[in-house]
Amino acid sequence: MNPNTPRSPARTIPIMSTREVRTTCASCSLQELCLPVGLSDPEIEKLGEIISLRQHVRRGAYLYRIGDPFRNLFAVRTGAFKTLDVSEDGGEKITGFYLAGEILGMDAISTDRQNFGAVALEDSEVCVVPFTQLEHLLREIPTLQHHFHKLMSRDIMRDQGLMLLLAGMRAEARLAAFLIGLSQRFAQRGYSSTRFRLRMTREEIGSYLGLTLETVSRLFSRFAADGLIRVDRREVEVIDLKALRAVVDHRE
Amino acid sequence: MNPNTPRSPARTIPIMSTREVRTTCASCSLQELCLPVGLSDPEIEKLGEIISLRQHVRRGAYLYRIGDPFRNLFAVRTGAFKTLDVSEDGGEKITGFYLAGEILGMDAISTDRQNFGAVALEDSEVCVVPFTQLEHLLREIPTLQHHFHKLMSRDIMRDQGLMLLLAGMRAEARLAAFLIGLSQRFAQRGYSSTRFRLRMTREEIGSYLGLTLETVSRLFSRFAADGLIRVDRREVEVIDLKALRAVVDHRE
DNA sequence: CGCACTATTGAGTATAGTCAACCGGTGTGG
DNA sequence: CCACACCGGTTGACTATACTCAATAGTGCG
Repeated sequence: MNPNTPRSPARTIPIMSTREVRTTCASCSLQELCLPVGLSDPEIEKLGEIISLRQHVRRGAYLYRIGDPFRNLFAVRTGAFKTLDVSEDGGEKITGFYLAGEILGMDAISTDRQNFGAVALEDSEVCVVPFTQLEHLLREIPTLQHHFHKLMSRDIMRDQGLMLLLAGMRAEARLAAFLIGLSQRFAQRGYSSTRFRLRMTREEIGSYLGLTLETVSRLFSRFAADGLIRVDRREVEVIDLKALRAVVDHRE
Repeated sequence: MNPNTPRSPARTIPIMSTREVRTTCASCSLQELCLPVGLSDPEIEKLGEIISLRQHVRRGAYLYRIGDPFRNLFAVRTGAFKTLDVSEDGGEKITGFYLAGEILGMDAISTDRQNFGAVALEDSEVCVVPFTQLEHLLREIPTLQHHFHKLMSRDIMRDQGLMLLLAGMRAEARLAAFLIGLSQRFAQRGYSSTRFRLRMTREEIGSYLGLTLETVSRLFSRFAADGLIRVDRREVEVIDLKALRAVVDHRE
């Protein structure tokens, strides 16, 4: 059987809060991670003008669904999202996890429609970035233009990294790489790189990594038994980062 | 052992022809696939002005290597390329195949250096696209800007498709999907979608798909025995496209 | 308080990997 | 010009990794 068809359909809540809040990039704590990187104050002001909407998305609710027309990118402000592909038979496969400061929806530019669904993993908030207006602004602000290209390029890099992981690594190396990656992303956001709470289930991790939830669970147990990490449900503590890296490299 | 560490180092020729030929997008037969899509004649003219260089790359030669500074994108004019990741132990893993009209180097925008190497699979020719000048032009020509964003976005989509394939499909479905994809790409370029010559070895296909060369070889034989394709070394004829699609869908 | 969800663990198995032998075509050097 | 070596490919026998099925337990939401 396919390792990644979840056995139960996702219980996703089809309601999205439409509460809209004026926001501004100028006062956002994620400036350094998000679109405004490297901009001057007046430029950030301009950017803030087109990003005038925030949306709350409750845990389990869709931010967008496959097939929705593409009009906006979404910058995660708080919380976390998963993106997923739904096949005819209803099977879901996770294609990515997104944390605060990361941009959702880049893939939809090429198709004018959403190719994947995006679901909040916890109560979350996103900034709505109208794409046509953004393109207009990119033409006015070269710094922003270049940074945006870097962001898209980084998405490509990230996917290629995952491809290498999926095509070339064994189960334990995949999970180790996943944990290291998460740890780094939390660190960038000012959280501990050694203690964090997973936002996703074993099944979602498995779907993302091309493994079954049982394999993921067993590997967590083995890593813990070997003293690499401590795990209590979704709480993870990295004990021996070096050994974790060695697991990744072992048969890279 | 890792399924994707080639047993022999690539025999790649480190010499790249520096022959430079004036070219112009206006007269290029790949217009409809490449950067000029949707541009007016004067706009194509402007684009042609910044893409003034062609480079020949002989079979087995590097177009660029990991770590090279990023200055240009490369549009494949004729021939085909593979991109590869080289790990410390010298193992190579294929991250992509590129045919005429496709753009190489998008991933390097984010890092200012090449993250992968690019090697010609046959005697090839590329158009050199100076990226800074391209960004300048994108600010002048909104159509080009939007199309460029679509091209980057398509790269993201393509990678995500491969991720889904690697994470969720079994060996036979991976190879079937690979063949269907190649067939479509050849068709877009005006070649037969049912008869074509593979530009890559079984080992390269395996590396790309996360399989061993033996598994790839066995699958070719099985597909042939089942009447889905005919294979003679690198010559492939698709006999039963529908059945091939069924293999992909079977346990998608 | 109970049901549903998430996670853990065990037993058996299938898929794809490893190791190895062999074949044919191509190109090189004696 | 032929012989040989090498590369790419095929096929077989055996094996290991990760999947499937299943039983159980702990949480937490309603």
